[in-house]
Amino acid sequence: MEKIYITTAIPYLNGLPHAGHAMDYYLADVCSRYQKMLGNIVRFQAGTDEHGNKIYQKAKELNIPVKDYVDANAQKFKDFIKKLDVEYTDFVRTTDTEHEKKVQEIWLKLKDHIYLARYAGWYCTGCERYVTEKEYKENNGICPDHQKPYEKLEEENYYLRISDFKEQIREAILSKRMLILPEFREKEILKLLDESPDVSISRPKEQLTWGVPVPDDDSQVMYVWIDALANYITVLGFPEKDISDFWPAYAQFVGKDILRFHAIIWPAMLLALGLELPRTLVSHGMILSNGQKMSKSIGNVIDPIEVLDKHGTEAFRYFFLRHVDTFSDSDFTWEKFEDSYNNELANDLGNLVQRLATLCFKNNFELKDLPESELPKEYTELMDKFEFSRAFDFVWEKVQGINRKIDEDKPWSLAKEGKLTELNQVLSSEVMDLLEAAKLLSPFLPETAERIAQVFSGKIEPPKEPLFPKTK
RNA sequence: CGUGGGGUAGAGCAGCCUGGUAGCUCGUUUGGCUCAUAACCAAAAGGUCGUUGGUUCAAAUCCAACCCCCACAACCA
Repeated sequence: MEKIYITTAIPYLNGLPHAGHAMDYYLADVCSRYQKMLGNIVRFQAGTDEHGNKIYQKAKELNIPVKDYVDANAQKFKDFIKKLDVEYTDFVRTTDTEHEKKVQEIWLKLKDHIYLARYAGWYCTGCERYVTEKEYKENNGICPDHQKPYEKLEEENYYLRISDFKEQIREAILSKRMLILPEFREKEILKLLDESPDVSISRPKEQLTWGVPVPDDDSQVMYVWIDALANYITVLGFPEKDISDFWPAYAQFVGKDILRFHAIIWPAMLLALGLELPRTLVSHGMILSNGQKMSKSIGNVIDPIEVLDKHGTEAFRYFFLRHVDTFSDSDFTWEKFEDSYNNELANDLGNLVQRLATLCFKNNFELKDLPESELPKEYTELMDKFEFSRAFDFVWEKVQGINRKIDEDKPWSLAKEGKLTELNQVLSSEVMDLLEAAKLLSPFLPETAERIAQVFSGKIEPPKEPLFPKTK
């Protein structure tokens, strides 16, 4: 029995939950349920990133206290996760006083690798950010969004000396001690690592008010990195507690857009703290809508709540875990969603449960005892490599195989001909196959797996309500 | 010359590393079955594997050049 720690990226609270967040949670949830099935103890973190100017401004716009704003939004994420039927064990908010306190302690521990430097650059007061020299030139010195000339500004920032750890990080990636998935992202990260400058980790107070104060320097506030990334270990109790029972993380799930921070800045922090690097960083793709990135201006945003309310959690999990590729971008359209629901969930699986249960019921068949079976190697190999959508495909082949087998066995003919021994034999093997498939299905569709197990234990009766009623 | 990924039947993808008669799912057409949610099973049709050139007895697969699409490019999952 092993102790397994799984993390998800903490969403920035300036918006509401959307389809993309669901990916993180689902992948982690499948991983978690699978690990539990193997008999391991799982700790599963989720949380929210609640500091920074954008949140501060958003609250101001809405004319409510910032704390109230983040409280309300954090609750929305908690509700969302619940609705997804995702089983996290720990929830961390970066505005928790415990977290803030720990982050300051962590900052002090990092001190040997932090230095103060002056930064000068072109700044747009509209965007509230510095632009690169290149961007400055491209826009001829005028911000295209605000039609205002950039100003030359200078400020002091603290920096984390990434260069102290580049070699170690490179070695960890190449040796796969910190495995980056999908593997083709490795190249990208190694390149970025090479070029990565030291990272700025604070802002002057006047510029950033909503954040964790830098210890020993009243004039500076922590910028996102240390504060947000540290959540993965503060939630375990670091630095007061020895976290070596669950750390290093078995897997950290992130979107491909933030992989770079998790593969460069985060390992640098960990190394500076004397902690081990995570075993695996799993980066997933983005959800597209009609082939395009979801965006409010295009108006193609898929509201996950709408999907959940329309077809329920299991159908949502089914689509996102099987038809959204684990590693690359995938398209969501209502048409694809409905098709997969009707043709696969309802026809393949739902109907299978119905027909087999009816066959058992009509012939008074009951399964005596279910032998413990090992998980198929093909399945565990895919699951261990985090190839979840492919593992799901494998399970589905089993489901379809049972439909085929029923057609070949023709239990209804055996019943008519009175071949009862043979009939019991084929029903028994078919039911066992289905229960086996349900077991493999349980990390993906826990509720459905449970319902199948119930239908076929003890006296078998066809469910009064089909598992997945058709929508058309 | 920013970095990375991709271009294979109507759609979505596998195959490419380790060359040797082009495969899966969905859709379409036809047939079968009747236990089942008009569900299930079988068969068929459908592709000059982005372009051009090279290596080879043989290339989707290796090499070169080019074209096109997408993502990322320090804070919009």
